[in-house]
Amino acid sequence: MTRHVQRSPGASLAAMSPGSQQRPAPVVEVVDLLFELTDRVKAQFAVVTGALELQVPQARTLLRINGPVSMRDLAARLRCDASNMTGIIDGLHARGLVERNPLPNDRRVKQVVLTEEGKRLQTRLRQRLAVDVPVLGKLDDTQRQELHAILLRVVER
Amino acid sequence: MTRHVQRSPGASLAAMSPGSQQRPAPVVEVVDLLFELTDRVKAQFAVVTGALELQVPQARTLLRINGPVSMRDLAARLRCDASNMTGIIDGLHARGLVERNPLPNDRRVKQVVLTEEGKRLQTRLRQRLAVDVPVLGKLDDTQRQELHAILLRVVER
DNA sequence: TAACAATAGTTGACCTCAACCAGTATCTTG
DNA sequence: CAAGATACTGGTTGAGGTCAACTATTGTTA
Repeated sequence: MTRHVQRSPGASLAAMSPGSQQRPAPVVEVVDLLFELTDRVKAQFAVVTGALELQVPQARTLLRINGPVSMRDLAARLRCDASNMTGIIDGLHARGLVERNPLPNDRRVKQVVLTEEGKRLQTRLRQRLAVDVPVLGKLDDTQRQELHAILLRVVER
Repeated sequence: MTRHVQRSPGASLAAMSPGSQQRPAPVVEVVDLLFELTDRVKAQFAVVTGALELQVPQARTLLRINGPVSMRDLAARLRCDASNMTGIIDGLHARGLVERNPLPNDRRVKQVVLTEEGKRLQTRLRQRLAVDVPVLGKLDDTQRQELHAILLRVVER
C-alpha cells in the first residue's frame, strides 16, 4: 500500500454521507479510529517483540502460556489453526523458552510449559508492552480504566 | 474450534504474570480486548460488505470517496500502495459506482467520483455498518461518545 | 527549445502470512 | 477392534502488500 503502513478495513471514514447536515454521527468514525488505533498497536507490538527477538506469533503465544497447556488448547486460545502451533512452539523451544512434556495419562498430548527463561522473557515482554504501546502511554489510569470498561462491555466475555 | 477466525497479535492476554499478586493491571488486557474487538468488527465489516456484494477493499474505498479524488490521494487515504488502487477502482467502475475523469489541467491525473448509484450504495453501506457492527450495537449514545473521545485522545489526529 | 527530471497511473511479478486440507503416527476409549 | 483425538508434516490457496518497470504527461533547467 502506500509504502509504509499496513491497513485494516475502514480507516479514516470520518467524512459524512454526502447529503446529511446533521451532527458527525460517529458511527463509522468510531470504527475508523478503532482500526487506526489497532494498526498502531500492532505495529508497536511488532517493534517490541522484534526487540526481544521474538516473532509476533511467538510473542502472542508466549503471552498465553501460564500453566501447562496442550498444543490444541493453545491453538484455540490464539484462534489459529492447530497445524501452525507446531512451528511456533518449535521456535520457542529452540530458544529454551518452553518445554514439551508428554502428559502421563494421555501420551498423545504434549503439555507446553514455560521454562524459567521463558517466564523471565514473558515478564520482560509484558513490561515492554506496557511501556511502549500507545494505548497506555497516552492515557492516565482513569482513562485506561474507562477504556477497559467500555471494551469489556462491547466484547462481553 | 480453531479454524474459522482470523487473528491479530495479542488477543486474550488477560492472564497475569506468574508471580504478581497485585491487581489485574489492565495493561496487557486492554491491548487484548482491543484486538478482540477489532477482529469482531473486521469480521462483521466483511459480512456487511459481502451482503452488498462488495469486496472489503472496495467497501473501504467507497467510504472514502466524497468529492473528486485522484487515485494517488485515494491510496494515501487508504494507506495502501497506489498500485493497488487501480484494481479496486476497476471493480467499482465495472459496477457503475465510480467514474474516472481525467483532470483537464493535468492530464496525468484521473479524478475518481461517485456516480449516483455509487452514492446510493455508499449510504446503504454506512447504514448497514451502523446497525450491524458490534461497536455501536452494544453501546448507547453516551458510551459511544465516551469511546469516541478516548479513541480520539489516543490516536490524536 | 531540447534534454532531463519528476509525477500519475497502470501492469505484472513476487513475497509473506495464515487458513485450509489431507495424510501419518501415536494413543485412548467404547 | 473400531472410532476418535492429538500432534506433526507438507502442500495448496487466497488475501494483502511490496516492488520494478513502463507510458503518458508535466515541470525544470542548461
